[in-house]
Amino acid sequence: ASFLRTAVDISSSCTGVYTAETAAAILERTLNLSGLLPFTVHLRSLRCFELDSRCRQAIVDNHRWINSWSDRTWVMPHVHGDLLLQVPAKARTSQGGLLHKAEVVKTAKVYKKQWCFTHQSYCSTARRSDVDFSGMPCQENSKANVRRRFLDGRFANVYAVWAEVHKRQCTPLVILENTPDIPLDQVIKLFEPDYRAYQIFLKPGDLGHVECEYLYDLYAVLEKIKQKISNNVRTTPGDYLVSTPAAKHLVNAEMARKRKLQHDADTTCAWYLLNEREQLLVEQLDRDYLARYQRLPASDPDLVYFLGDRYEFSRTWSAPSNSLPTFRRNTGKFLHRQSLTFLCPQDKLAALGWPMTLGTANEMGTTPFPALDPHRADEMAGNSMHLTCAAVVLMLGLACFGRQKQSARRASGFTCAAPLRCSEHP
DNA sequence: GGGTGCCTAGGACATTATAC
DNA sequence: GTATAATGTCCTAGGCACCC
Repeated sequence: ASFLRTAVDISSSCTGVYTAETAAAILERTLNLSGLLPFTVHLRSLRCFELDSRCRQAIVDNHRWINSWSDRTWVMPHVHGDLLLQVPAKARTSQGGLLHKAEVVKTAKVYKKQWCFTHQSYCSTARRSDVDFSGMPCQENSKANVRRRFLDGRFANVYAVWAEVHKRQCTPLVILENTPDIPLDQVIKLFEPDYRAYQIFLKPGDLGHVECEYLYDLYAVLEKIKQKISNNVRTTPGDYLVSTPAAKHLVNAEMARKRKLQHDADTTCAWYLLNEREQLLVEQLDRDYLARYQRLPASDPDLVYFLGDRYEFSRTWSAPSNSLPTFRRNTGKFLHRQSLTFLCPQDKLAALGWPMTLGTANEMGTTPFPALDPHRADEMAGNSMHLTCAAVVLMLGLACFGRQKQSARRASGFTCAAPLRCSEHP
């Protein structure tokens, strides 16, 4: 039987502000309401490791939001802090490359308890989950990081501990979300010899797991899903501009405060908030757009400019690809050219697949995601995975793999599959 | 085959704001 | 007055698609 029929407990490290668990809740509700399955899907969040205290607060808030629309009450998982605290200080601070660190962790003690922020006590971390869905740090794997060192970089210890914990617990299915350039051979080395790895690119994507059977062709199922979705849905940047005038005013007011300008409550237009460099950049991009496409920039409802780069250095805009540029970690703003309004964090969350409007929420069986506070919404947008991709990947993993039968396990020992990652911004 | 443009889940560093 | 945090500006470099 596939994990979709049997799996219940989900864990995560570097939670992406609870994206995987949110995806699980939406997936469970959607599948059960569809009436397509002869059984009831029942998923449960067991534990998360989240280093960032602000993200831990977001986990609590998102969990409450899930319970506001779910048919049943989801129990708050154990929320622990730093995953590295699973091993002694000597093991988590070892020097050298990834494989050396993995060797050190391999011989280290793994603690069975860690401080839990949910229960305000030391709770067990020894109980095995059925599925782990983690968004491990990707900065060292990204093309945009010139000095990237991949898995030998500054997060090597985190990867080593993460893999070792799952190997010891024999977590059946381990899903890893990351950038397309992650060196999969090194991930496989971390999990060998017990796991098998499958990598998928879902615009965001790969996947994996343990002690289980491969039931259906992962890639064939994925292809069918992609075809089905792309035949029915095709969005443009304008579709993600979902923020309300109130949300735009909050963003403008915050910008005015930072730049010591008077906030104009009569308009959501952000032109007066731009500094000299940004206004010049808009004019330069306008001229470029007019020359290329022979039409006025303001006539294009899908045109978005990124204001953080100098024109002479790089044009980061939606014009060539008709898709939103990759969101950046610096403070540069995105400007919707037609309305001259800033892209709000709510718009970014919509682009990341979160249900921000009544329409999308109804389709997903939820209520609109509450994210009025620009700071909180920005925090979410900066840390979350693509929600729809996460749900599809989770469904693939749960449907295509299943627990091995007892008799077969005795005969062959151990089979496993491993990770997936997904991502690249849409 | 060579040139050009697009793209990247990012980072360094100087300046300015805020806390103590 | 000093330490620290936040903000703003500028930039890496290589793969890939496209065009000539």
